[in-house]
Amino acid sequence: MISQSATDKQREILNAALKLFVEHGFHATPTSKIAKEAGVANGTLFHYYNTKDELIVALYVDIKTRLSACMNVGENGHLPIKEKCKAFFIGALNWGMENMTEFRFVQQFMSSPYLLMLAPEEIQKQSRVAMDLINEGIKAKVLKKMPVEFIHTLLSSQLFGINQYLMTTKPTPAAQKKLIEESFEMVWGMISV
Amino acid sequence: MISQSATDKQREILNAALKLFVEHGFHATPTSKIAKEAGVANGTLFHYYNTKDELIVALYVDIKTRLSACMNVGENGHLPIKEKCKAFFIGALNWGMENMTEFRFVQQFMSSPYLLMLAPEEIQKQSRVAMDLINEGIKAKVLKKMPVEFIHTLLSSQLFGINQYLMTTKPTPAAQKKLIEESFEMVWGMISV
DNA sequence: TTGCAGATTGACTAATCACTCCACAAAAGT
DNA sequence: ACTTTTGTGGAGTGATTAGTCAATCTGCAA
Repeated sequence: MISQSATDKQREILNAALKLFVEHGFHATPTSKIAKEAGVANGTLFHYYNTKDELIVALYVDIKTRLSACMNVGENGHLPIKEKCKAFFIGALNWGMENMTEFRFVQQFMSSPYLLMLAPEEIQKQSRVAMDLINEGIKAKVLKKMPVEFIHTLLSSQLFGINQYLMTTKPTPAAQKKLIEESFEMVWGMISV
Repeated sequence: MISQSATDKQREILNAALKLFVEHGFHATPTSKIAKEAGVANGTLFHYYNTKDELIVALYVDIKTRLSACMNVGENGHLPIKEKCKAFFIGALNWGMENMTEFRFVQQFMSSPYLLMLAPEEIQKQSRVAMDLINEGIKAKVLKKMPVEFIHTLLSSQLFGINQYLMTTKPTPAAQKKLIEESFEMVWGMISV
């Protein structure tokens, strides 16, 4: 029932929804098409998600959870702050490149009115780790003394931008790696003292 | 007939559409509600725009045109490149703050499948001025020698990010001005040699 | 075997929506 | 004055959609 132990069918529904939402937008994809793409009856969809909106929000939370899970693997509490930031930055970038559809969905969701359906605490939870890291950097006087929220926004938007660039230009893996490294150094130069 | 000499009613329709699209999203705002909000009959809307999609795209082009018109006022071809960039950057930022709804709409539009409905040349035209400026900067060895597209993406995403931050935190005008100035210096440090 | 709870189905419905159509009004032209 | 073009209105329409429901299926515990 809870998304943590998602059924096969539930996964199929989420996958189908993700694909179609990114392709056609939220409202332009009927629930019937989602069900068909998932190989599931119409009613089954509504057995798991009471409304279409609920499905959309659930999909967002699911993706964010998968991203977070992917980011926490490297337990690198001992590294210097810059390295921790770098791991975070590059990790997020790589995840975005390996999950382009998910990335596009998040972008679409975040600049849509659906964002308001998310509980504020849920939004906060997503960026908690990054915020802590930035706070640590500021306290250690490694990062510029500016509002944490501001630095976080700069970092996030930069991640979005670079990802978008990589998605549209599709460089070779080698060129991509180089560009990502360079990007981080540029961004780091911007936010560090 | 052409949007350059928009009728009163046409303007009302665009204004109403803008407001409702930002509030509820594209598909969640019926054309009937747009007409009502504009104080116009249902049929009148379809007299000016054959389809809802056409209206959406027209609205995007209209906003982009207004932004461009606002950016070209300062004929500052004689200034050093940094100052030209700064004027551009700060101009865009101020426009965004004075036209939050328009800004939100553009953001929503750009991360939606509607973007594909725009002719590629139309997209290119919008960023032409910025691209020329960046090219000039690279040739003069003032900016880092990197793909123009990449620098442009970095700048754009930064603009989006800062705007978003300002919109959510709503600082005092003085604090806002200071933050904008600082932001530019940070970004400039990132992209200049 | 029996019984039961949750899963699954797909036909069905009430509502909604994009868009049409035609009547009429206001300019614009002649 | 009169014809044409253009703008405006709003009821109407066919298609589509989110969500329902009663029936069937599945696995499992007693």
